[in-house]
Amino acid sequence: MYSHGICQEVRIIISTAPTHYRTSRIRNNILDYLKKSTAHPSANDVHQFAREQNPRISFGTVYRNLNILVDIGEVQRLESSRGKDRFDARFPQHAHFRCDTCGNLFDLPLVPDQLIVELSEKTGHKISGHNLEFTGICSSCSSDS
Amino acid sequence: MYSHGICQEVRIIISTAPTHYRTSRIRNNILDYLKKSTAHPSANDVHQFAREQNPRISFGTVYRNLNILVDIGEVQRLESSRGKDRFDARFPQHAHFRCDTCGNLFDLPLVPDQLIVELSEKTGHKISGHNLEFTGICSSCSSDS
DNA sequence: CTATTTGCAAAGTATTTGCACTCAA
DNA sequence: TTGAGTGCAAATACTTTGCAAATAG
Repeated sequence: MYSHGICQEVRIIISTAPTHYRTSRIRNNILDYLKKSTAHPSANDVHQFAREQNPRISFGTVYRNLNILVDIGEVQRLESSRGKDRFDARFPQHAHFRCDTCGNLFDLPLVPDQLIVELSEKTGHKISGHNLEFTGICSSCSSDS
Repeated sequence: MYSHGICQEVRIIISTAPTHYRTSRIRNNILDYLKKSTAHPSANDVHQFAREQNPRISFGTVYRNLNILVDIGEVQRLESSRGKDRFDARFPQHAHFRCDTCGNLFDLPLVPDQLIVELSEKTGHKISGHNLEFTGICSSCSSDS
C-alpha cells in the first residue's frame, strides 16, 4: 500500500439512477410499438422491431428502455412467462390467459380494480400493481382436438 | 460423407420423459418441506434445505424434482418473481402479494375458483391453472415509514 | 434386469452491466 | 457543458441438460 502524501481519491456513489429522464427517439418508438401491439411482445420482439428502423440498436438498449418504461408506469411487465418477460402498454389493465398448447397470450375481460380495493381492505397492504395470469387450453386449441 | 455399406444407425427418440415416476426419498422430502413452509421457497431455499439432510444433493436434482412435482400437480410454481421462481404446495390455491419494499411474499384471501368459472364461460378457454400476483407496499413496511 | 433417479459439471437462456462514446437540454 | 442515452461485449443469474454411476421395483 503506497501513500504519497495525505491526498486520497474518494468516490462515494449514492445512486447510479438518473435524476430525470430525457426524451429518446428509441424509447418513444418502443413505447409506440407496445401501445399498438396486441401481441404482448417479448424483449426479443421489441429488439427485432427496433432494428428494423436502426439495425445497430442493441439488446442492452432495449432492456434498459423497457425497464425505464416499466419504472415510469407506461408499461406493464408480464413476468409469468417461464423465463421470458413480456410487455404490455395497453390500458386499462387486464388479466391474461396463456395457452399451454399453442403458447399464445390472450387478454381476459377481468378488470382487477374492485378486487384490489377488497384485498387492500382485508389485508392492509397497499396494492399498486398486479400480474394476473391464467393458464390452460385456449378455445381454438381445444376445438382442434 | 462416408458410406461403408448399407447399414446405418438410426435413433428415433420420441420422448425422454419417464413413463412413470418412482418414489424418491429426496422428492418426498422436498414435497414435505414445501407443504409445511409458508415462505414460498425458491429453488435455492429448497436446495439448502435438502443439503441439510444430505450435503451431496445437487441443484440439478432439486430442479428436476421441483419440475416433476409441478408436473404432477403437487406443487404450484410462482413465476412472477423477477427471475427467480418460487414454489408453493399449500392448497387450496390462492393469490399472492409481493412487497416492493421488503420483498416478502404474502398469501391473499382470494380463492380464484369463481373467477375461473366466469372467465371460462366468457372466453371459451379451458382454464386449469393460474398465477395471480399483486404488488405494492405491505402493511408492515407502510407503517414503518 | 431395466428404467428412473442422482451427482457433477458444462451448457443454455434471458437479462444486466461496465465502459467509452454520442447526444439532448 | 453535463448528465442521460447508446453500442458493444462481457458478466450475471437462474435453470436445464448430458453422462456415468446408483437405485427402486
